[in-house]
Order: sequence, then C-alpha cells, then structure tokens
Amino acid sequence: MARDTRARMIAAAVRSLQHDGAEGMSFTDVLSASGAARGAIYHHFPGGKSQLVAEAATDNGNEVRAALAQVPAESPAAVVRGFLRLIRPVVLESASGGGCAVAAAAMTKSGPGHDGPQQAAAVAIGSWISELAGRLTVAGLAADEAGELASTLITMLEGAHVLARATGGIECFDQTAHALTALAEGRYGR
Amino acid sequence: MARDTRARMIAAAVRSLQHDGAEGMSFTDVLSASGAARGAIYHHFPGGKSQLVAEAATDNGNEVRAALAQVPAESPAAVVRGFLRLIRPVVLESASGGGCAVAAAAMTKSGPGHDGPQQAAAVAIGSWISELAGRLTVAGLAADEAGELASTLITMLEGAHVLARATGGIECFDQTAHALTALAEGRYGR
DNA sequence: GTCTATACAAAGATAGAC
DNA sequence: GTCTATCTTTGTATAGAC
Repeated sequence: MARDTRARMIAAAVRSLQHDGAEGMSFTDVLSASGAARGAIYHHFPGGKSQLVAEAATDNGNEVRAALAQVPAESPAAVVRGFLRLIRPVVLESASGGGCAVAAAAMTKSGPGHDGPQQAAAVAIGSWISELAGRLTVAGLAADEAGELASTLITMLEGAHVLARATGGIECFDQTAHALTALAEGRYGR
Repeated sequence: MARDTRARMIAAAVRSLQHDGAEGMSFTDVLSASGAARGAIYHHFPGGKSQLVAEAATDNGNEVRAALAQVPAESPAAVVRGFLRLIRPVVLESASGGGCAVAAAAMTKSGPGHDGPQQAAAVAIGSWISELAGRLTVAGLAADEAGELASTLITMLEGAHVLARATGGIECFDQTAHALTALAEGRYGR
C-alpha cells in the first residue's frame, strides 16, 4: 500500500492545488481527501509542502503532456483545432472552481530552499510547449514557427483558466479559440 | 491621515497580492509595508481580508483600465501593437516575482460570504475587455470582431503573467505578441 | 482615528509508539 | 510504513485604552 498512499496523496494535492492554489492548500485537506495519516506526509515527502507541491505539479504536468502528444497532426490548423478541443473541458472546470495545478505551483511564494514548485512548473510548461511544437513540426511547420505558435497556444490556455475562474464562464475562451483558429488557418491553410 | 492610511494599505495589498497571491498575503505583510497598526485593518475594512482583497483588485483594475484607455486607435493593428507595448514591462515584472493582482483575487478560495474578490476580479477583467473593445471600435472594427480580439488580448495577457512567473523569462510573451500582431495585421491590415 | 495587547483558530512540522 | 499526539508558528479577528 506504500506507493498507493503516496499516489493518492499526490492526486489529492493536485485537486487541492487546482481548487485552492498553493498557499490555500493545506495538509489537512490533502490528508482527509487521501485518507492518509498526518505523519505520512513527512515520511513520503521529507521536503514538506514544497516537495509535495512540486511533485504534484510534475505529475499533473506529465499527464497533460501525454494528452498533448495525442493531438492529430495532419496540418498545423488541425493541431490547433485538436488542441482547443482537448482543453475546452478542462477550462470549463475552471469556470466552476477548478484551475491549473501547474499554474498554482508557479504562483507559490518563492524563497530560499523553496524553489522546487516554480522549477517544476517551468519544466512542465516547457514540456507542453515542446510537445505541441513537435506536433506542429510533424504537421509540416518549420521549427521557429512551430515554437511561436506552441507558445501562443499554451499562453492562451493559462490565460483562459484565469478568465474562466474570474468570470465564471467560458465565453472568453471560445472567442479566443475562434481567433486563434483563424490565425492558424489564415497563415498555414486548413 | 485617514484616507492616506487606507490608500497605503490598499497599495500594499496590491503589491502583496502580486507577489504572494491572495492566500499567501497576510495582514502582517500589509501592515508592515504600509506602516499601519494592527487594529486599523478592521477599522477601514470591516469585512476583513475578503474586503481588502476585493478593494485592492478593484483599485488595481481601475488603474489598468485607465492605462488601456490611452492606447492609440488609428487602426486595429495599432491598438494591438500599442497594447503589447503597454503591457510588456508589466509582464516583465512577473518574470521576477511579480504578478497580476486581479488574477490573484480571481484565484481566491470561494465560500459563502467570501465571493467579493472573485466578483471584483470579474468586474475588473470585464472592464478591461470593454475598454479595449472600445478602442478597437474607434479604430474601425465591428462590435463582434472588437469583442473577440479584445478577449483574446486579455486572455493572452493573463497567460503571459503565468508563463513569465513560471519560466522566469519573457520569451513566451514576445513570441505570443509576434503571433497576435501578425493575426491583427493579416486580418485588418497595418 | 489610531495604537497596544491579546484571544482564538489553523497552519506546518516532529516525536515516538506500534 | 503507518498511526496518534503534540509543539511551534502564523494568521485572522477583537477588545479596549488613548
């Protein structure tokens, strides 16, 4: 049950991170959600909260990256459309209290010995951009164009989370999605 | 000194919100940064932390809106370029520990009697989009096109804050800015 | 209106039995 | 490896003198 407990704690931390943010997440929440005992935290995560947040961000980051690897790559515009279709339900959850665990880790208070969360977030986001850029090159784009478009899409994803959370709706996402689809189709064809 | 103290507390709250997020912000920080006394918090903000966060978000939101009202509107593409030039230094601050106070308010834990911060954030963001859409209509765009482009720009602004904070750099912003400039110029001319 | 002092709760972090 | 119990710090919130 060792790895199970650890995995459940990380999963609970991801949910707590999405809903409450890094500073809003408490061990009390994580423990009651995962069913673990209080002392288990420091057994599995000697680095304390920083380590738990960092590992949760890494874990969630890998999950998202794996999903991104699946978007169809027949054309650059198809990658954009596939990406938007993939993330729409995720952004929708942000409209009702959800959020992005990696973004929450990025917003952590930084301090000496506590830079794990930011670094984990940086790695995760970098991996998303790489993955998406890779799909775009498969679709035929040159490396610099692929990088630029991939950065744009991930930037828009994170912004959409914020706006959805703030406004309680997903209208802004749909408008932005429409604009970016037009951008890709206009530049590279359908 | 009454309004001065209040104003200094709000200003300190904005900075604290940017740097530490809503849950990471503490009265201790705000008080020491503003030079106010402990009891002054509940004298000026009977609603406690929720009220302070909400007012800080509103205040910062109005400031940003006023800045947006100044972007030149000779053409839609000029609005986009002016917007990007305006926000670049702000995003740059996010790369080294800064952030968006309104976004921080939007990420607050929501609960009964504590929905002030989210509402303030929603109003602020809505006002930014309106203001920007207004500039775009002045520049000649139809209402629906202006709204879509304005939403896209604000979405990318908030996303850029997140990526800058996470990666510690502003490369992603510059790439996204380039892509959006191309979008506007391609659709509506220079 | 502003200050000092303090109550009360919740957080993170440890110790040690099992 | 897992649990219970507890320490210490920090945070929000209040009371009351000036």
